[in-house]
Amino acid sequence: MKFKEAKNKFIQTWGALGSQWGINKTMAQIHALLMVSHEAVSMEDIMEELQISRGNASMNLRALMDWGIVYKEYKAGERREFFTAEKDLDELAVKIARERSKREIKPALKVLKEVSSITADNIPQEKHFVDQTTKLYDFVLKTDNVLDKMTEYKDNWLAKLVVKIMK
Amino acid sequence: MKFKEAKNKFIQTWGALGSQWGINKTMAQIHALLMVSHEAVSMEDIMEELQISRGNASMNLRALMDWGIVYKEYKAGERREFFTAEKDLDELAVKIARERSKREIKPALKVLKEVSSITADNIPQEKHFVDQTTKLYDFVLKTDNVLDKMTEYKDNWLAKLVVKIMK
DNA sequence: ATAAACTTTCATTTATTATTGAAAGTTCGA
DNA sequence: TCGAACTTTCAATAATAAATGAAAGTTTAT
Repeated sequence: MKFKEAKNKFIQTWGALGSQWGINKTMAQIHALLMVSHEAVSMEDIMEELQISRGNASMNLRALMDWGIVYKEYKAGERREFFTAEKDLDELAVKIARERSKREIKPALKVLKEVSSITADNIPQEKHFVDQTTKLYDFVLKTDNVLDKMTEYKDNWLAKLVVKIMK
Repeated sequence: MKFKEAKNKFIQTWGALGSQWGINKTMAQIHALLMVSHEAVSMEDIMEELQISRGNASMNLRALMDWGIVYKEYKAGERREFFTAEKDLDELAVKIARERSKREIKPALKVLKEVSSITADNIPQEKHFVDQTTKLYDFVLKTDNVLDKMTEYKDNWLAKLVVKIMK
């Protein structure tokens, strides 16, 4: 397999993986492209390489920057903007985890808390509902916190210990 | 908030969360409904409660059973089939993690291995590509393994220790 | 062996989500 | 302050994914 082919395959695969996890294909592809690019890439080149429109490129680059995993870069004497991806994978994982937690888990937790707080009449159905949603709330909260801690402590002894135990 | 309202809100929220994570809305909703149902539910009742067609119900129940998180149940003297969800949340998490790893992570790893194995000519671009995809392969592999271990050991002392340290 | 009761399948339709592209907006240099 | 170079926005369109429903399939009781 030659470089160009490999690069393309990587971009396609990353894009597909993204859509299976609820991240739009183009967004994941742009990220993939930037990840393996040796230097910052212009919007023009991204459009060209991925065969996408200007608007699409612009919107998804914006989204990636909102996620904090792609940065703008300015080159001296160049009017255009260039883009690079976060290449430190630990950092990338942390940022993705934080964003998804903020956007999706936290709101879901809020609802879970609400619905688990109804006063159940003395009916098995209602008791079971409250019981189950309470357990789910606790579970999701706990999981979310573990992720928080893992990302927070990623560089210190505790994480290292855990990784050591786990591997 | 009254029981019926809370139940509905929970089902809608769980469904929305599902679609944000690449699981189709109805599938997540059926699962939600079964999770909080005191006893096994017939297909007819699922259709009624979620306002979906027979075909939709059938296909998504099948998918949930393929994932191993919903079971068929037979009631004595009843022709119809009833369905229940896995209600142990640890078990649920394990099964979801296993399935997604098998269906999505493992194939992606295969591609990552492939593309990171090209022989890079002595060009910075190609060297960077190989370097970055190799790192990504290692990272994804390691993460996938940690998940494996976490699910494998979920009930024993090690996991308990980790949970203790983390919380 | 038949038919009623129920489930599954899948071609078609519908709903959702992503993409385009042209117009509006911005920034910078002269 | 103007206009060229570039970026963003968003209504319209296209692509994708999910849902429908009727026909085919299956199971069970008689």
